[in-house]
Amino acid sequence: MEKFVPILKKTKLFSGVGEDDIGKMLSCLDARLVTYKKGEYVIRQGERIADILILVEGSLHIQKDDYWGNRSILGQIGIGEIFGEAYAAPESGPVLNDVVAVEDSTVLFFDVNRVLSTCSSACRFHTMVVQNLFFAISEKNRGLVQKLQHMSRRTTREKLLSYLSEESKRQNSSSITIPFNRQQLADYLSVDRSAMSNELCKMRDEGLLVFEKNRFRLNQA
Amino acid sequence: MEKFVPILKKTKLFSGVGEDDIGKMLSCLDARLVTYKKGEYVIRQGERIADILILVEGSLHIQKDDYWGNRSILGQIGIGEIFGEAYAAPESGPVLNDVVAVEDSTVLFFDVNRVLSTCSSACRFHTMVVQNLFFAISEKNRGLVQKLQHMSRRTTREKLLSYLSEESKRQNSSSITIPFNRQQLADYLSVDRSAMSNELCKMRDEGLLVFEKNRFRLNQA
DNA sequence: ACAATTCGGTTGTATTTACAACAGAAAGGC
DNA sequence: GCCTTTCTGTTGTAAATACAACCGAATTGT
Repeated sequence: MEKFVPILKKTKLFSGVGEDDIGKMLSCLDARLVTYKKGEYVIRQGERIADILILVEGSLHIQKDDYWGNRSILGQIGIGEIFGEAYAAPESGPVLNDVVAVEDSTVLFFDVNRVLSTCSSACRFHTMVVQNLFFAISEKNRGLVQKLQHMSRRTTREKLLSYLSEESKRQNSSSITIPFNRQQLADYLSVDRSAMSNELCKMRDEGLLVFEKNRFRLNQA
Repeated sequence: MEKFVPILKKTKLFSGVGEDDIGKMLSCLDARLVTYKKGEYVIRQGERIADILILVEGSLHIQKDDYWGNRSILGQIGIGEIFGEAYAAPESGPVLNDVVAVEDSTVLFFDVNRVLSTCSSACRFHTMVVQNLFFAISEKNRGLVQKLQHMSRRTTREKLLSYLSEESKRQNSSSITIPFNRQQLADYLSVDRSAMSNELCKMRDEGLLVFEKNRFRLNQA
């Protein structure tokens, strides 16, 4: 387990904690290492978990099969990412997604109660880990709210305006650079790429904005 | 401030903590009471906050004005609800929404650092409050992910199937009762009510499901 | 320099949606 | 019982979207 300490040091959960202290905390947090072969399930929809998980090796997919058997990929989990934390609460109910290894993977399980209950003074940084956990889930939360705002708009144009004007506010400038290419932006907003491209050009022709690659400038109406 | 202790006792943050202990914790958590007249801003877009807020009197709206001045109401905050917690992290950046009092309101501010840093032994239930906070934001998170899954579907039919099949799994039955009427369901899924109603009837005619009011039964294909 | 790949824009069509307007059923108040 | 309001379903039309197919430009790898 100790060989993963350098990876853990880079995670959001252990941000600010030294490698020596991480090593000491592993037993305190009841850390368990589990390996999965490609294709195996880390979490199955319907399960109940009381752990916070960190991927330390490999790659995972969050996916969902609906009542009629259609599968959709909701996201990917990379090395160092925290997951499962939203279902660690006792009243959370069962997990609603499957988490599957897309290559041979290794996952570290932490008992959520051990994490949340500050223990003996041996863990100097326990309080910091609790804060880190809170901040990490807060960050997820903010991202979800943002995306929800854009996606709740009805038309492609409105979704674009919602996203671009928010980015403009966030970057505090009418000239912004976005972290997506066209396909990624379309996926992010859940619209068709070509339709979105079409709409962007219409908006440019109407003078709402100008763009070049992933740089945009918004114009006042 | 003490007159709000009975209200606080019912909140998710202080769940499981007695009134006497809540009273003692208020100073420990650096609680501050602020009143707002109808129309005043509790939080302005662009501000940075380092507090967790609880509404103890009145009613608030979360709203957003985009770059071109269009306003949209994102949600309502009722008495006892926690808010602001997602922006309490130091690296969270500025708040992206306005929070406005829609009637005369009273808000309790808690310093997030006091909440997250377990204090002296005087606060027996401090650990419990930290857990409650974590569970509360987890719950918000789960709701957001669920909604996002439904909204990311392209057609009204797919959104309905996504929502209904998830409810079916959650209620562990093919016969489910939903907490929405038609208009609320349409708002939840961000679609047009009449179009959704139309689509529901088509699905019924095709034998996918049957419904009466807010009760639905899904059929295997 | 060249080939292969990715990326972004354009177009046409079938599908789907939003919107408005309307009507019957159900629920609630008096 | 009667009126009013809310809820739900229906229809038609204009608008927007998804999808597929295509093309040229830019990028990448060799």
